[in-house]
Amino acid sequence: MIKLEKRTEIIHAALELIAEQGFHAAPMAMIASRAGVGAGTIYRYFANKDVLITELYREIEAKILPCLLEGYIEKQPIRERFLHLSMALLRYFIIHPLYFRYLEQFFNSPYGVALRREKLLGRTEKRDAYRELFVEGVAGQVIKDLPLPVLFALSFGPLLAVTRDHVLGFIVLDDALMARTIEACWEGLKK
Amino acid sequence: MIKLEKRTEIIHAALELIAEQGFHAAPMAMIASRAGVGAGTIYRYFANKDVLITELYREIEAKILPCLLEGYIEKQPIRERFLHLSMALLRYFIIHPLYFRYLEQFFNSPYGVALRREKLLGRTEKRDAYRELFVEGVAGQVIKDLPLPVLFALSFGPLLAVTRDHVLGFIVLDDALMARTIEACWEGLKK
DNA sequence: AGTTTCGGAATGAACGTTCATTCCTATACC
DNA sequence: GGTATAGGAATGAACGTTCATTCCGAAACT
Repeated sequence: MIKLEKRTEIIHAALELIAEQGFHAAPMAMIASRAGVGAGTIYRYFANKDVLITELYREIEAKILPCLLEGYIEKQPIRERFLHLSMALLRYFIIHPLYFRYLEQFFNSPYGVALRREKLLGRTEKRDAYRELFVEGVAGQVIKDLPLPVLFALSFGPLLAVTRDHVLGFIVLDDALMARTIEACWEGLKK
Repeated sequence: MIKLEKRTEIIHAALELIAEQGFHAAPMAMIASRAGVGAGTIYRYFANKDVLITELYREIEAKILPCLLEGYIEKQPIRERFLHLSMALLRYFIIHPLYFRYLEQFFNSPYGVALRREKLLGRTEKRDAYRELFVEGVAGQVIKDLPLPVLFALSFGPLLAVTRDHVLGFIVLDDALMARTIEACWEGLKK
């Protein structure tokens, strides 16, 4: 339907503007014009700006999760599963830099602070995969016996930082460098 | 002088509001009222909001650097120097959570993006201490031969992440946990 | 010493701008 | 022709900034 066409255009325009320049550079009027749509039209598809922004977040999240778990083998050793998940995560963000930058903007904004709180307490597919990994690894004496948030920090901290550096053009993350970086993370994690 | 009194009040009000709630929650009128000052008075001390925010950033940065280098011994082995710097950094942020949160807001805002670019290319005292450490460590075969941004990511990524988790109340970073976290970072770094 | 004058500091109401949202008209579809 | 959809000008709230005015302590004068 044309309805979905427009909705997609609006979402995509918002994604581009926010990812490239941040929320301050994405007023509704500009989103509308980049989407080739009238300002009022946006409100036929989204109740307000908050809804648009949150919906966009959810769409991105929903696309990432399956990619991470593709080829993921529960039976493999902890180390291999960690390498797999992390490699998939980095590759995904490298292929979709707009998504990465949008997520960064989102989590570092008022929109995302509540969600971050949920993340650490509640659960998400992605975090869950990692969480299970960590819990199992700690129990099996494979991973350091540190609080879960610290294990997350040791993994996601470096991974997101190198992704940012790549997206901003400070380094070039090829498969080899990604693998070496992830391996270094693992060495921090392992017992 | 009374002049400095007011300036200090204004800076402190801005620090509190921005650190606690983000830039969106710190209009000039609110900064003024929290500082116990008229709205126009701010402009006697700062040309505009950008200047106020940047000045506040510089003041914080200037306070941190000396603390990191206190008791820092150039002659010590790389590992010990890394542990020292990192311990000092974490301790500082734990003691001054407002500074930490302000810096986070600052770097994740339009104000800070330009600066971050400078940081990675140019130089700062703090980053320089780490940078020298890394360069020396790579040359001496003590640290993995990875690009500098990756080494920074492996260090600051986890350190800032655990600090954030502590400040947000998800974990309690005591000296023992700090030391274990930093040790884990080092294991990722070392050859 | 008491009174007046003076000047910089402080003030907050007012202004212009920006933005999200609404509303009414024009258009497309059946 | 009647209904649903799109558009973009209109609206009002919020914000950073300005400026005419007030305030206050110190100098100057008697």
